[in-house]
Amino acid sequence: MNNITTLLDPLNQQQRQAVTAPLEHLLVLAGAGSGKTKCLTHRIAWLIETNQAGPHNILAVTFTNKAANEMRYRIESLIQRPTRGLWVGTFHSIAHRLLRIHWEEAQLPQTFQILDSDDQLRAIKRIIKALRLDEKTWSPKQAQQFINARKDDGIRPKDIVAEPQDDWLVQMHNIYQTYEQDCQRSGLVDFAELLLRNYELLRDNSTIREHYQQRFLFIHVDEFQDTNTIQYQWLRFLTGEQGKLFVVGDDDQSIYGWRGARIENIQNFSHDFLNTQIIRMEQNYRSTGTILAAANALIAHNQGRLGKNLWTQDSAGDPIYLYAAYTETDEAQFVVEKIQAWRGQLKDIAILYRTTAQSRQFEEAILQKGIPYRIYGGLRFYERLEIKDMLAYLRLPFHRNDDGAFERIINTPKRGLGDRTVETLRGIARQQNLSLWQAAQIAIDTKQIKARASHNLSTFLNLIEQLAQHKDLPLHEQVQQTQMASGLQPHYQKEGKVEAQRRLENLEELINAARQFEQNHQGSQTLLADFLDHAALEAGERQSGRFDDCIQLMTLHSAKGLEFQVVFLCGLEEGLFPHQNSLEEAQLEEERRLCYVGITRARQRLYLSHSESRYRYGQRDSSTPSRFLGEIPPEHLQSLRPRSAKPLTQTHNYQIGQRVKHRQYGIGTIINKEGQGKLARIQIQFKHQPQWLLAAYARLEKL
DNA sequence: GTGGCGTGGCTTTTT
DNA sequence: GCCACGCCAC
Repeated sequence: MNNITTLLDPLNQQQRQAVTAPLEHLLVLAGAGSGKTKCLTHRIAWLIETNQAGPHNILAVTFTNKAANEMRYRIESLIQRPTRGLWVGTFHSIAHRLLRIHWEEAQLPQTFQILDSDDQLRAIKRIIKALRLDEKTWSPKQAQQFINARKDDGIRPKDIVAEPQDDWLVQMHNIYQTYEQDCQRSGLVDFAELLLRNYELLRDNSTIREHYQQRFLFIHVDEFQDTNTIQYQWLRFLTGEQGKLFVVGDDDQSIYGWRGARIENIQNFSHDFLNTQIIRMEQNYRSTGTILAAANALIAHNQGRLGKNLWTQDSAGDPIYLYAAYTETDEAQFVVEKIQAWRGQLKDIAILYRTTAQSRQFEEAILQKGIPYRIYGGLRFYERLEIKDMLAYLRLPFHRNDDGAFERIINTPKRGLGDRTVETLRGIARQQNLSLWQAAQIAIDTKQIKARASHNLSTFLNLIEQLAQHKDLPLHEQVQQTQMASGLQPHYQKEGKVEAQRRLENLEELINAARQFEQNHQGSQTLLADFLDHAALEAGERQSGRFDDCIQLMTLHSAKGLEFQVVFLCGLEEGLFPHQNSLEEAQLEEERRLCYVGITRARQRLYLSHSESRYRYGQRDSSTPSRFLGEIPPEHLQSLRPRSAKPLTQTHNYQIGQRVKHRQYGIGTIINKEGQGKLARIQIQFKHQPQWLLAAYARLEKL
């Protein structure tokens, strides 16, 4: 009993209500910083501690490995024992786990391999080539998006009806179909396929479905607003008639619509799952009153919300500072100055921006001052070139028909097997519907390639045969041996450049990762296969920070779920944020949610900035402040004047119909005026097209 | 097989 | 303006 008190004591009234809610479906609308993870983990611990559920009756699903790991750790701390039988994982890892168990019913080979996005793109490229389509017209990236979007919606090639005159759809369909056949033939499963296959498995197999429905009586979902169609349907099957869903999410933080997330899933939840109780957690433990007021006011501009208003017991705090920069360099300069004036830890500061490209100006400015920083983004450990090559060397000996792995390493390091040879092999493979491995053997036997290449090819095939003999070594030794024998390590050693040195370090790190994995998975009969799955499903850390205490630079998307004492939200300009490509109503609302996410990352102090002009695609363009700035009540904002030059003219000096001269655009007429004061904008019809300009800084000459 | 040049595209990202 | 990629020439 004592334990239950400890479980419930740290909770506020809404949190406690959610944690101890009756065993029915529950939708927790958890605002930013309201204790979402706490709510989930305490609910699960509460179910166990009150003996209402055994751990093996509980399933908890997240989107990221990070969230899954944290949840497991926190549950274990709460119940003070390992969570045996309790499944906690990402949608993908749980789907993968089920497919490994039920591979046969899912019509997969037992040894199916996971294809990451990069592998998938390469596979699609191969197919487009094989279909003799022009890569410019039929871009592999577009095809990849097409395929994944269909899969996210549960659409198979056979479900697509393409009218013959719809050339685009006909070809996309064609590529999708070929891709699906190829994957099936070689036993490859991409990320979207993991979910779709799983959904179909439950849909088509009542024995399996009922088994898991009876087992997982309590299903918990984190970040529910990010679920896509197939994840939602999968949850419906898994829940069945008896299961109870406990979902936590925030429709106002749905920012992944562009990759298939359906905000409707949270909006319609109580229609699809009857007797759903809805609990709102609106008390915020993160930000000042002012920051919350700004966030609330901004998000109120969205339609069709489930509705929520964040509040705090804390004080209003500082105003939100607004800086109107002249240029992106000026903007970065401003941020750096404020950082230098900060007396706390650097890791409490985040610079957030809409697009990755914006990071450079900040990086340069920070670098100049020698302030330690860390940029999120970039390649993850298992995505690195040399690591992927190595993984291919580990895979091919045991999956000879894996064309992706074959193509990746046939000439890495260089061994005289260039495009000509590979093209010949592809031709043979295509003609006889074989894998490249099989084609290679035929090519040698039938002397379809020249003597030298043939000799090199035999050497390569022998190498792979030889690598297969390492299978009984401990995993890390197997990795080590393969690195040497493949020639990859000696290759980088010979090169001796700084770049090569880094790659060598990464290869070394892979051996460590293998050793670690061995220790964590003792007794597994399929260690190498498990390791390869792990590499695909958990891409590992991004570029590791060399410093513990450093400024955090990241896109708004990567900032979700994090919090900082000080946040700089930069580039608040029309066309950049909201982004040019997101000006349609539905997308605009997602941009606004993104802005809401950004604002609510700040605990204590928030700086907003925009620039009067900005380099875009090699041109300096003038830009107007983001409409989102106008949606924040001015009383919460405090403008900081730019340090150099003063505004040349006051807004109220301009009249509609007035003729003006701009140093860049020439002579024009004012046709529109919007807003007041510093953020006011005027629209001017110049010779070619109308331009919106920030009135205060437009540097216009009256005529 | 490699390096150099030209062209296109250019929002966000996890698994 | 910058980068990535494809093609072509050596």
